[in-house]
Amino acid sequence: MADAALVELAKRRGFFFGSNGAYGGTAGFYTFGPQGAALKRNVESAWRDRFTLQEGNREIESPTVMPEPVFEASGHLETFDDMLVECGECGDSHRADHLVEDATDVEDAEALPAEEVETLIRDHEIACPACGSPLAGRDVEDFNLMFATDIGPGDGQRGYLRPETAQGIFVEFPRLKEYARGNLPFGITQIGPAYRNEIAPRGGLLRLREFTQAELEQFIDPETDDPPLERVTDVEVRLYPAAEQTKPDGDYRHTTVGEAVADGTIGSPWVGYYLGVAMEWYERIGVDLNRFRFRQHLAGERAHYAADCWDAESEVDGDWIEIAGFAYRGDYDLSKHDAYGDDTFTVFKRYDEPKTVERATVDPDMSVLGPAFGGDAAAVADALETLAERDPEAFAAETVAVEVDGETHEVDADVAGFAVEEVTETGEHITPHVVEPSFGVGRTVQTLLAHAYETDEVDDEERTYLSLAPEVAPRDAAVFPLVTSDERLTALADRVAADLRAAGLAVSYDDSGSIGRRYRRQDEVGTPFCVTVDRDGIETDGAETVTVRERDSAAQVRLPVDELAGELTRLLSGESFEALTDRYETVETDVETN
RNA sequence: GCACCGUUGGUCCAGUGGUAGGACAUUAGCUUCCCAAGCUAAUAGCCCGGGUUCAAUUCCCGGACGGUGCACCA
Repeated sequence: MADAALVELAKRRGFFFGSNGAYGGTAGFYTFGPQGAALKRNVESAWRDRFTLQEGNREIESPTVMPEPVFEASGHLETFDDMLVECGECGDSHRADHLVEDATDVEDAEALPAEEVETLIRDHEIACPACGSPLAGRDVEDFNLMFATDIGPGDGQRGYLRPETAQGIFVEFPRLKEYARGNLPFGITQIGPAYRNEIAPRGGLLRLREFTQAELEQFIDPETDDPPLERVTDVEVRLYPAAEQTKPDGDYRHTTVGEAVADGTIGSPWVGYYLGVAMEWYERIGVDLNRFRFRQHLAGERAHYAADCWDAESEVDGDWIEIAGFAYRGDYDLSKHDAYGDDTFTVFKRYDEPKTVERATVDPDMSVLGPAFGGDAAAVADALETLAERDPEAFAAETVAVEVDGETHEVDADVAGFAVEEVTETGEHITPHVVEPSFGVGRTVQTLLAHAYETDEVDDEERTYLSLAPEVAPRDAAVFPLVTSDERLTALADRVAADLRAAGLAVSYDDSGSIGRRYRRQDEVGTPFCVTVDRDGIETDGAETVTVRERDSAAQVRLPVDELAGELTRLLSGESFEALTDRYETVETDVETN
């Protein structure tokens, strides 16, 4: 999956490596080294800037451990906790609990331990539904993709590590809506780790058991809230709709967000809006747009909560990998937590004008119904109430008839206490819908590295460099004294590095080895600018100067030390190096990059 | 989880039934005024457990980890 040369560089230079090597290693867990952690942090900062700050959203931080009932509500317990048995003959996997339930009178096989299910399979001679081979003796695998843990000592509460950061937002919705003062739409973001006990972690950072998500939960009123689509309407996107994927000669659609929403290719304007925002963001952090697309989920591929879903995918070593998902989750999550949890997961939506409605009500005289119907009295009262809402006219007669358990009961109309009341309603409680852009941070980092990895020749020597966007590069700049034999150079280089650090830049200092070697070290970790202190810079009549070298072109300009921090800051926030060469003296070098 | 292949300094590799060698990198010194230069020296390794053997890094078994394929992937 991951290019061998890149993996080697990542290990050697401190981007990422498999964790716990001293103890044999642990599959599915990676440690980010100094460079990788900085890169990842910068990606997270760029995401926070775009999806939290620029959108006016709010970020929270919730626990990674959550109690079991949360996941009963979210549906994760049911969809994660599958018992699978694999057929030894044809290799098909089947839900062991379903097989047992079908073949026996056991009703809730999922609740049984795997050993008992294995026993049941053997005792009832259950065969593979696909090929008919006996399944006796095959292991029943508990496919619980959530990490379980115990909260508290002894028989404390069972808990799970969250499989997505989203649940931490959903369960706190009753309070979060207060912070939004009850007004839709509003968005809550969270960046943090999520856990899935993957069966087979693979491909470096691509499928991990602990990974970092950056998620936005956008809460909207589906009837009235529209996204600010005009901001991204002209953003060009490469779409791979579901319909094209199923065609033998299916192709991409090159279009704009505005058009794709208008013609229905993208079903939800909100999803379309975030595809546009994401597109611009990916370009900003340095994803190669020729190796990027939005792919719509096929119907059978969608998560249990998703009504429509698009993935952002990047091409890494010839494979398309999912780096973000954009799901329209509807009211699935909030209505489930409303049903399972103690709090209310709705917001009160005020009408433009209060409505006065006539409502038919009943107030049955239970002292009459009780003796008359005995144990059925309460059910009769309920039936009367239902009837009043459905067919108020029925109460105009002398008696009304209601049906309870297939039996018809006659009730005197005046006993029912029927009345029509005028009620003023100022609004209603609605369950917001959720639009969820969900980003995999590690996969984004992997994509940036793969897309930034370049080789060329400098002075006929091959070099490897990472053409990372300055905003996300692990280091902002490196500072070198050209040689260490002159104390004036090392002293000034020390001072320059300290000044840049004081100005908030992440700076490496390196005085070891030849200047060329030091440039290459920085090239390999993607440092965009190298500052070199040379003798020409201090043996001047005027202000001290240093040279600044741009990574990809190896071009240099000479500029005054006093201007350095300001100019570098401008370069890091997006100004082109060419702008610098216009204003300052370029340094003639005979270095050529090819 | 299954199958096949692999695991030797930081990295990439060679090699051996008697505990190992190279390249690159790193560190120190010399040299060095702009792109992996040179010289000298140093640091540093046989994935883990069990078995066979006088002796295992080497052979056998198991495990862990990695790669590839299958399966899985809300």
